[in-house]
Amino acid sequence: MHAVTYELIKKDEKTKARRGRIHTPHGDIETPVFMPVGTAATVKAMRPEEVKELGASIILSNTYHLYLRPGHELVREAGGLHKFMNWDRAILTDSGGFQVFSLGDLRKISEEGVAFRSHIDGSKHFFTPEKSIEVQNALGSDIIMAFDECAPYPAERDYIKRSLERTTRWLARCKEAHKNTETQSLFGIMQGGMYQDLRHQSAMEIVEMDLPGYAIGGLSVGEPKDVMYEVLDYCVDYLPENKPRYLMGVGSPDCLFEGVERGIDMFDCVLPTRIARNGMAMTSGGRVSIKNAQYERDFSPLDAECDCYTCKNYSRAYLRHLFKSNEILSSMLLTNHNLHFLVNMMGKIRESIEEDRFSEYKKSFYAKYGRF
RNA sequence: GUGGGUAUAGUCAAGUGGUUAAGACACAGGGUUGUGGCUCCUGCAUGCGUGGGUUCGAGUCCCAUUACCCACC
Repeated sequence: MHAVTYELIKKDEKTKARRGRIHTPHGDIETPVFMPVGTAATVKAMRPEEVKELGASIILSNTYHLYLRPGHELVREAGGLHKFMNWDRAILTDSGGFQVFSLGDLRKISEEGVAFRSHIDGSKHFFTPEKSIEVQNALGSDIIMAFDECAPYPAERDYIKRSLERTTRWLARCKEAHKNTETQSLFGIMQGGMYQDLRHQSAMEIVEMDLPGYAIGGLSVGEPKDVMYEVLDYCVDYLPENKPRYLMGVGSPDCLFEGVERGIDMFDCVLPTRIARNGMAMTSGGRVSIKNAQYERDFSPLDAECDCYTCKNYSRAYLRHLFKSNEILSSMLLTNHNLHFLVNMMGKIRESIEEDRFSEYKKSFYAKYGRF
């Protein structure tokens, strides 16, 4: 028995959308779900209690960052990541695979692993699948991710093929290295770029390893949205129905709807938290750049339809003032709102699937939200 | 009143007779998708207190004038 298991509750009649539940040692996760990102053992600008209050049942944290600082041994000493950061719900840790991609010229990939330089102090490090799992075992997150290579876009078919096959070999090593199977579950990651046959190949190879969950990686790396949707269409079909499906790094409202429609259960993204710190809000009427001069004397709430703490208590004019003044509270209030917006939206999506009106809900959402 | 100094964008300012007047902040707009991000990109002075003059050419030199600052009476 895996530490993390998936329960399929209901399938949408018209689309591939589905309503499910993931059981973890730190509580159940109703799916489809959006996971806020807390890279350095903190969802930036938020207290854990707030993240809980707005309804998040799982957050994502990062192996690469915690390994570099404060160090996974220190987190282990602290009693694990949950205790260290005072978060008693589920945690998923990314493997550091994405940093292999985003660190760009600071790294070198080989069969054994990845040599890279710390973005903090420039020191040299070497990550292998075994190392990534060792770190994630020390952190104690409920879901740990395989160490993969997130290939760039665009990329030659030949490169993608060799990369995906290496990612598969790395996955086998991850599975072998993973010891805490009673408390932590390892998810595999599909690669294959924008090539259908390679996606199929990748899926066949990783599904065979019978892991408790599967992620689709290598998307949202700069390709046009319609390309991503097209790839997503067939990717989901290659994954087993009785396991959660996780689309990595996707989090704009439209992408969430499109992902759910194609059968995705889990999403994570820095978008809501990052843009919040840069003065951008997601609202039911579309994106609102709170720094725009038009809100200088706008004393109405950010989103009249929102019942989050920020919208219940503060005006656009005040939020603009906070942002222009570089006040810490600006990041706090906008992050709170954006996370609430997405978590709440996912709740409505789940409800709509239960009531067989997902397509209708999507349509009405798009009508109001407009351009993304 | 006398002597000296300073006036360049909303602010602080570079500029030593030669293309198109640095830069910073502010302001305005845009970006951000498994976080190297309180960040990045773009725009923003046909003009140098005002009026004359010298010169092929003046923010730069000369004269006058106004405002402000400092010292002395």
